[in-house]
Amino acid sequence: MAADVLDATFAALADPTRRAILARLREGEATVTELAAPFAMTQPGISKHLRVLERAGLVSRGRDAQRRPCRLEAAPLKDAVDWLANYRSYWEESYQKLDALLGELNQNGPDATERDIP
Amino acid sequence: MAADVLDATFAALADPTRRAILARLREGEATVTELAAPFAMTQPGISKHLRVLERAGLVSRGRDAQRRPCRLEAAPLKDAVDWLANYRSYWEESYQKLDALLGELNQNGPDATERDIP
DNA sequence: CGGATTTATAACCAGATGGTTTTATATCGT
DNA sequence: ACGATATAAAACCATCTGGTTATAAATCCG
Repeated sequence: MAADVLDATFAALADPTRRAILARLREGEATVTELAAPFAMTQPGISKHLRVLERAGLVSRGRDAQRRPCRLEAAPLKDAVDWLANYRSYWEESYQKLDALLGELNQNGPDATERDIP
Repeated sequence: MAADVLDATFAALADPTRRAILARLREGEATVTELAAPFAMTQPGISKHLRVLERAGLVSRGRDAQRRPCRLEAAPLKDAVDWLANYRSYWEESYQKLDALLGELNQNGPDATERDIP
């Protein structure tokens, strides 16, 4: 898991416009103007975001006359998930604690909270 | 899944120093100086990274005399994983294609590659 | 050929980021 | 009270980022 791959992937995902573009591309290829349509942003703005996504390997582009259709390339996202998987037990731990707490409260029967906390 | 939560989380993860800090914190609480030790960086540099992690909710801090021990808060990582989960099928698709390709090659028996590709 | 469409490129700008050095603040130990 | 330790805060700097406008390049259509 090369560090700069994760750098580029996470950095690319840190922008809501770029995440929305990726979400759109799940439904299939799209041209730059199609991708730009939903946003209150100029075309060069979108092109810049696409360049970031492309450099991160999250988007590849074809050729169709003047158009450069964009396609989702999800592979780098797997690396991100793999990195995050190392932390799963840590956020699950919180749920375990919460479960334990709720269990303890429930042990006193329904509405135990009202009786116990004063 | 508030957008700016994902913004802050992914942005925090986009820096290798910060990812290394989080990795270190999996082994338990650590003070700022302990966290700074492995890095060729000044203490204020590390403190800045910690402030980013704290603002993203990935680190919380206690009090122990002059020390402000840092603790991993993994909850926001779950949101990141949940977002990424929407793409799992897309990167798995690549594996399916690869599997299909390998299967097809294998169908011709071992070493089919050599015979088929000329 | 000539105009329209699609995209990229360049130049520019404000603000964020990642780092530094220097200094202040809080707390300990003696 | 004093020096040492741990951390934060401030000021500064270079570079990156996210956006713009204006322009160029490529390709279609008639």
